[in-house]
Amino acid sequence: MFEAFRQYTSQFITLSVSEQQGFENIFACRQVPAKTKLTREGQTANELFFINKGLVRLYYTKEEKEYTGFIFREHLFASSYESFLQQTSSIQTLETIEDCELLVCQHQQLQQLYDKIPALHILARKVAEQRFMSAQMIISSFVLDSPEERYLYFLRHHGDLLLRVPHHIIASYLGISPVSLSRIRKRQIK
Amino acid sequence: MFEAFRQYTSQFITLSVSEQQGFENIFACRQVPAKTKLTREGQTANELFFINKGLVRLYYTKEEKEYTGFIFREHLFASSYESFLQQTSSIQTLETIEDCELLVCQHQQLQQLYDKIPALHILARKVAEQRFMSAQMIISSFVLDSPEERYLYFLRHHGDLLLRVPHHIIASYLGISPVSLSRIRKRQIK
DNA sequence: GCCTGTCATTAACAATTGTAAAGAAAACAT
DNA sequence: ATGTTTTCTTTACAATTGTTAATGACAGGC
Repeated sequence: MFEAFRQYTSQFITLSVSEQQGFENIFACRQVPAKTKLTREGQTANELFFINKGLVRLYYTKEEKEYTGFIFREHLFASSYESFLQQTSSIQTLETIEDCELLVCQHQQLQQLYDKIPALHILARKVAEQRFMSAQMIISSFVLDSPEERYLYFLRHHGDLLLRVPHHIIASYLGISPVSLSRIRKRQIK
Repeated sequence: MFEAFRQYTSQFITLSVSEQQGFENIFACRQVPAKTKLTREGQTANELFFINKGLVRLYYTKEEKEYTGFIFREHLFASSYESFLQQTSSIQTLETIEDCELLVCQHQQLQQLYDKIPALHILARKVAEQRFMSAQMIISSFVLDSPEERYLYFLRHHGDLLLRVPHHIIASYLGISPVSLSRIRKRQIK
C-alpha cells in the first residue's frame, strides 16, 4: 500500500520508523472510479492525493470548455496546489482519468504534523521545488518550441499516455485544438 | 540596504535578531550595469540574487536566438533555480535588463546556514511554493488564453514594464514573435 | 441487440501567426 | 557631431492554427 509512497518520499528525506508511521497514518486509501472529481472549481481543496494507481488531470473551465493544465501520473502527489496550500477557493478542477487508487490526506492533519516532524518542512520544500522545476520546463517548451515540437517531446517522454488519455485532453495540455493535434500526428506518420 | 529583503522574508518567517543578522551576513551587495550576465548557460549557478533595484531576465538559447522564460522584478529572488538547487549545469542564462543593485549569496553558504537556522527550510519552501504558483499561472495562460489575451493580461499586471523592457523580449516571454506583438498592439489602439 | 455518448479524423474556410526584409526612430558610444 | 547599434514598425507571402461541421469507430449502459 505504501511502497511507492515510501520510495518517493525517501528520495528527499529519511524518517525514523515512528515518524514514518505517524506520517503514513494521516493518509487513507481510497478507490475511485474514472471521471470522478477530486477537487472542484470554486471550492477549497482540503485534500492532498498521492496516486498509487491511475491517472488524474487538472483542468480549468473557460466558457463552458475544459482546458487541461496538467496530467498527474502514478507515484506523484496531486492536488490543486495553491488552493490546498493557501486554503483558498480553487480555480481548477481535479478529476480522475482512469480508475484510481489514491492515498488521501487532510490539510489540517498535515499542518499539525509539521510541528511534530520538522523534516516534513524539508520534504514539502523539495516537493515544491520539484514541481516548480517541472512547471518551468513546461513554460520553456511553450516559449521555445512549436506545437509540433511539444507533441514530439510529449511522445518521447509520455508516449504511453497516448494510449491511456483521450487525445483532446492531450491537445489542450499541449495548448492546441484536437484538430491540430490530429494534423500533427498525421504529419509524423510519413 | 536590507529593507526590502527583510520585508519580503518576513512575509514567510520571523527570525530572531541574531538569526536575521546571520542570514543577511551571507549576502553581499553588488552594483551591476545593464546587460550583464549573472549566470551563464552551460555553467553551474552558484549564486542566488535578491533584486533591490533593476530588472533581470532569464532566457534560453536555441539556434542562436534568445527566448525569454521569465522577467524578474525588484524585490524578488532571481536565479537559475534548478541549476542553483541541484548544482548542475544550467540551460538558462540570467542577464540584467537595467542597471541593478543585487544582494548576492553563495550556494555553499546558504547550504551551511540551513543547519543553523532551520526556519530557512520553511522560507525556502514558501519561496518555492510561491514560484510554483506563479509558474502555474503562466502555464494556465498558455493553455487558456490566446496571445492577444496574454498580452492584455501582461498589460494590466506589468504595464510599466512595457516602458522598461524591449518589446522583443516581452514578445518572446509571451511566446510570440516581435512582429506579432506589434500587430496585437496596433489592434488594441483602435 | 440496440442505443447513446464519447472520441478521432477529415474537410473547408477564416483568422492568426511566423519569416524575411526594409525602413525609420531612438539610444549609445566614440 | 557623427556613426553605429538597437529597437519598433510595416509589408508581403507562406505556413500553421482555430472553428465548424460531418463522418465513422468504438465502448458502455440498458
